[in-house]
Amino acid sequence: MKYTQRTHTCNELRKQHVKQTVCLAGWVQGKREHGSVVFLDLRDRYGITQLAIDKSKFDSNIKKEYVIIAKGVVVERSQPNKKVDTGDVEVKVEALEVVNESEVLPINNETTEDPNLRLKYRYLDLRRTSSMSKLVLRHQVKKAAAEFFDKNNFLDLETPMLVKSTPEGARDYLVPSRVNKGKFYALPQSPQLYKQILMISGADRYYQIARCLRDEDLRADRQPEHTQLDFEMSFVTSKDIMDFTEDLFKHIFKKVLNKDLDDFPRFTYEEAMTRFGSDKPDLRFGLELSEVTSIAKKTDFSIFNSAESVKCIVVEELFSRKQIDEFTDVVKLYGAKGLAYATYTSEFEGGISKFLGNVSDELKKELKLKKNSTIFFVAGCKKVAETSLGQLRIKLRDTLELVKSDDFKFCFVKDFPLFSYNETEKRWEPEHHMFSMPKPEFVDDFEKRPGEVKGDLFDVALNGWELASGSIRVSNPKVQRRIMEFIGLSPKEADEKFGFLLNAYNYGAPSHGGMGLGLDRIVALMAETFDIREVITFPKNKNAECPMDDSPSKIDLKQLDELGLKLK
RNA sequence: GCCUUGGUAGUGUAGUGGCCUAUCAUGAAGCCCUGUCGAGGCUUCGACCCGGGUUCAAAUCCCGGCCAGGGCGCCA
Repeated sequence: MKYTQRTHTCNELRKQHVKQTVCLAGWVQGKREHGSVVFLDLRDRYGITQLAIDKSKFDSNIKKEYVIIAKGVVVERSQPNKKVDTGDVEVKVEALEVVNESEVLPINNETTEDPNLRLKYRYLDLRRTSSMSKLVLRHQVKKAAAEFFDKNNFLDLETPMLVKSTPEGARDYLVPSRVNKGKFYALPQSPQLYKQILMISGADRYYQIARCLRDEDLRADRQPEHTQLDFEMSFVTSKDIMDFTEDLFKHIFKKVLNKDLDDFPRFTYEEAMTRFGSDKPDLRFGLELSEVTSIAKKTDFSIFNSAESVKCIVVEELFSRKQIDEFTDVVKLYGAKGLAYATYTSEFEGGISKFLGNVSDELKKELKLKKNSTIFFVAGCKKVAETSLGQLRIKLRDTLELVKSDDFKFCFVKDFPLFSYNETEKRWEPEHHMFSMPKPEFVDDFEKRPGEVKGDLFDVALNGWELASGSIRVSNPKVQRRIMEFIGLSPKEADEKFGFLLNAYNYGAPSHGGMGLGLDRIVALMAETFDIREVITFPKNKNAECPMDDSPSKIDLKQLDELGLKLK
């Protein structure tokens, strides 16, 4: 190894190095003392090499996690250790220097589960090969992505971290300006506006591995700062972007995990909701939703008669009362009034079976029922029936252990509704963001039928996770102004908040579109973990605090004073 | 803001009203051992989140708080 005091890392020495004099450095992973010989396992991020030291020469103060530099001769072991890559050899130590001592570690890397303790000592947590390897994986994904972008003419262009606050959507992190007292920057929620403007500049193809910040509540898959593989392309259709994205993911998975991905199915939003009850379907298993509204109308079950929609899931499995109660809790959480069920052995039994008498043949045929199945019904409005059964589908996946975490099934979901109605604020708002283009057939009159409007926008889903969103952008400033006005921005507000963007579009914009891919989620799934904190170097806890450096923290009054700010 | 689960040596745990001056493992300290590698053997050390209540008796039940996890809302 070059540029270092050592001659080799702790994962390099093999039989061919026997008799060489080497110098290794690292942490003492373990110590085994015998009558006249001491063994140390020396660890660095690459691996472990055993050191053998004559007891008479050994400084018995050396303990676990001490950092040492050892010089010696490589010798072959009489009894090799097959569990370690360097197990054929060991280093017979001639000189040993302690670089630094270590106290007993406050966390045990094999067993500690307390997340806050792990975060407080994140730097020790990362000494574990299994922790560090997730960051190595992240590095490889970024590198593979950068390669693919570069190969396809994308420019890596940096956009500012101090930007204008545009309080649509997520809450901004704000940064007070000292020079301009009383004014604030925001930290970017994404490079969205900048990359669009770069298309107007003629950058043609842009990408950035960009940090994005949002001051919203956290989840296992949500951090206040996350990283996106962000890109934008000129003169493209949705299909071009999806084709590119699919090839990008295939390249990354081949390069990093040596896996060949299947082609990505492309569902419309409508189809995804109808079949899977989710706009981010997990395609690793079946249990698709079935539509039984018209059959249900014929029963005497009043709940079925009065509902807009009745949908169901059929499972070839019988469940206990307790399990069904759990399933009921799931659908209720997503707005269903209850979960109707019936089991089918050779006839319908249990649950609501007594109401199914007059439709039993029709139902058996429609659902292609096999013996010993359970049918779960949700009746309600279409959206509730679909989403609650979609969530039940995920619950069944986990209960019945239907999937493997190293199986990767991607898909695109496209043609999302462009607007959704906000009941609390009594106004239409963009489902995604206000810069996405309506599909061509809606451009002329979207104001008149907002509920029907489909956008030229699409998501990438992987195994039930939303990984990325993209769209064709509005490149015509007149259309952009109409959209802004429709969602409740007066022309004056539009100019105050987005005038710089609208103005830029007055000078000849290419048609363009792009995506933002959630790097943390991608790496987490590739690492087969469900907690994105494991793939973030220094993550925050649930309260958006960092237990290691204790941020956020109070600041000196002097600092506030300089900024012209006062705390309430 | 709301719902929910949990908090016992440094770490991971057992204990659900009296058998608890609290189990086991790991760890740490010391000693023994020519070849271990998840070393082994012996000895020692170390804990019921905080406050209040019920009770003859509380790790255990109740109330309040703190801390942590998961979720809902929120996240264009």
